[in-house]
Amino acid sequence: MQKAVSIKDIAKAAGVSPSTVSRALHHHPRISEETAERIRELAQQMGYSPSLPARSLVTRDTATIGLVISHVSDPFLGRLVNGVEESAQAEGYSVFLSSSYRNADLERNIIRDFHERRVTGIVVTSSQINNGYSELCERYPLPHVLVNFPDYPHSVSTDNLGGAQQAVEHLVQLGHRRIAYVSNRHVYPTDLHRRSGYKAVLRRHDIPIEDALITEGDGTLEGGARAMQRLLALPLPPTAVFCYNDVTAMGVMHSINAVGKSVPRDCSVIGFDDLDLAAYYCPPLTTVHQPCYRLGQRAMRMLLQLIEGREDVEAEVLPAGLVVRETSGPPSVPTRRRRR
Amino acid sequence: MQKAVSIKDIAKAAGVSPSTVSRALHHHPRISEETAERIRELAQQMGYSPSLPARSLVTRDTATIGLVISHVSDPFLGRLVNGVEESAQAEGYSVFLSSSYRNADLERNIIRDFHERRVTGIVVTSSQINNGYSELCERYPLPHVLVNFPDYPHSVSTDNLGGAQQAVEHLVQLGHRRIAYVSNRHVYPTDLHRRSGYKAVLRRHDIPIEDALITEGDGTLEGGARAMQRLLALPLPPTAVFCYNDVTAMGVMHSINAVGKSVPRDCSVIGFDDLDLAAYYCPPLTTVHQPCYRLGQRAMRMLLQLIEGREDVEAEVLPAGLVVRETSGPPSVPTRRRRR
DNA sequence: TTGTAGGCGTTATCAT
DNA sequence: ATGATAACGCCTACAA
Repeated sequence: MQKAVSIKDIAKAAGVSPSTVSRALHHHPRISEETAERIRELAQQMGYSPSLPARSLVTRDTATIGLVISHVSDPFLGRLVNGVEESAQAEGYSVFLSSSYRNADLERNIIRDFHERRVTGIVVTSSQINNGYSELCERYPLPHVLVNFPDYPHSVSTDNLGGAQQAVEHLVQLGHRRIAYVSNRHVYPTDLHRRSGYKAVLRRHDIPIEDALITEGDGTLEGGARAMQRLLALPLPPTAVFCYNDVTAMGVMHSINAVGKSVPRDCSVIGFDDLDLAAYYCPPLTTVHQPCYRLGQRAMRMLLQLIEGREDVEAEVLPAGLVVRETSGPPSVPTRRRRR
Repeated sequence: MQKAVSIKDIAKAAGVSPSTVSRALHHHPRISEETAERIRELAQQMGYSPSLPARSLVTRDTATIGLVISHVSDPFLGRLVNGVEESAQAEGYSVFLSSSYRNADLERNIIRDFHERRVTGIVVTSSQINNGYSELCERYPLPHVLVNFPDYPHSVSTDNLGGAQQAVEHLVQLGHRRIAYVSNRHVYPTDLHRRSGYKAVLRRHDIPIEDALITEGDGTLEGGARAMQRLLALPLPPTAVFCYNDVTAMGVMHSINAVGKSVPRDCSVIGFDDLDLAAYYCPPLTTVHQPCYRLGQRAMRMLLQLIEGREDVEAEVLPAGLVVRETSGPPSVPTRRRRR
């Protein structure tokens, strides 16, 4: 780092003391307007840029919040980050973004790094640390909020259980009885809740839960595609598939198309997230809408409360809603098989 | 920020001086191994976490690089960020990510903020500041590298011109003569080069360039969809469309499907980027592959050279390559029209 | 091997 | 209204 001009340099050039310069720059009330103006002008033309590290040392506040995400290219996170950033900036905070790549060790490193950088608070999405969190944050005592981790006291989540139930209920109402669930092998509470919702609806309708119809994905296109290949290889494939997320659903549809079958005629598909792309997909994807932007906004709001020292914050759950588009329809009557 | 334990606290507890503690923590050679070990253990159990802001003040280095991106949900950027992050971490740098939302003022603010945080260097993608950059970086003298900004001396770019030419040449070879280009109204060099490549190929084949066939998108699904609606409303619609990027292409295909036409039978579509999704789309998208990860990796490598003070760095251009999938085919013979 | 002293750039307190 | 001084947490000569 080259040596930048400091307050001292300006003080010397202006023939005043460093504290006067500091006051002038901060529009301190008790300073003559003329010298203040003169100093500010001087600072401007000397190319002064304050050192936040130095300032934070004495103010004991970096005005920074750390945000942990799994991967920048996870499309679900885009708007969420947006929500966090805008709420943060509105309160004068900058946000430090870091990717955990769904790796618990990396995530721990990030938390440590955030703490060493003395961020004011942190928001964590897609945490892999799970329950070990309370412990970690004993070591690094920082205000923090988890996203989509409803069991954690300081968290903001989507109603994953309810959303999943709406989706599967919709399929049952259409007449489906062989409904598969493509999960996410990364153990997230989101997956657990969506899976529970799926099972609950089947039980409610006395539809037996078959292990073979619950198959593992990983939230990616490829994971979805492979899961569907396994389902298609079953003696009796499902007539509908509920997927962990939209990306998985797109992978699933790819495999259905690949064997010459068609959605929703041969198999219905429902996703979760309601990405921008969902409405533009072919066919447009039936999915469960998740309020991403508000999720980020609320997480940031909760974090600000924690930073202010409030103790009365409670886990928040935002509603999810099914959006019916064109990948869900009644099961086709297997005419040929019946004749046999 | 609560008061964390400092080196002084440890020194007091261990009955030594602060400098001894500092040396023990840094595995300084000239210190007895036994006291060093004792101090480290003490630091551990007292929950010591070094203050990077304080350290950076004296070392004059934050070991941080700033990365400006347009928007976290821009799928093109995922792997690029990945490349930057991994290369940075390998050299002991953390990366500070911030979104400019394609807004020049926001971008300027980010640069200012990065400078005030005393980052060691910055990488900028999708810059909206364009030529004003040299000027801005006179005010904030920081090592910096631009991505996809080939005219800038410190930059790493994809061969946008060559990639576009391959795409359009492919369409011409298939027999197309009415080829449209859906651009990006945000004025990026990427758009200018892809547009130039498009025009160059048409000229080379003596195909007249029609203004009506060059229409504005904005790199989003909706922008692509609307552009295609305009093209479809033309007296003589194109038989093929080359798009600024894959996302635009998906929007374009949506509009084609919406009027009951089909890709590539009624209209060929080619994108740019080769997102993961491209291979899974229906039909799988013909597109120009961009080496995103390496783009990020090389940008970071160049930045490190600049940080080391090397002056001999030159703009780098990485090759792009057409990937033919299933959205490009020969133009359909308009049989009905011929009969009239 | 260890301690002392000074300083990084800033702000805050106490004088003046 | 302004200046001097100390302090934030850390590092690094230099001295012991």
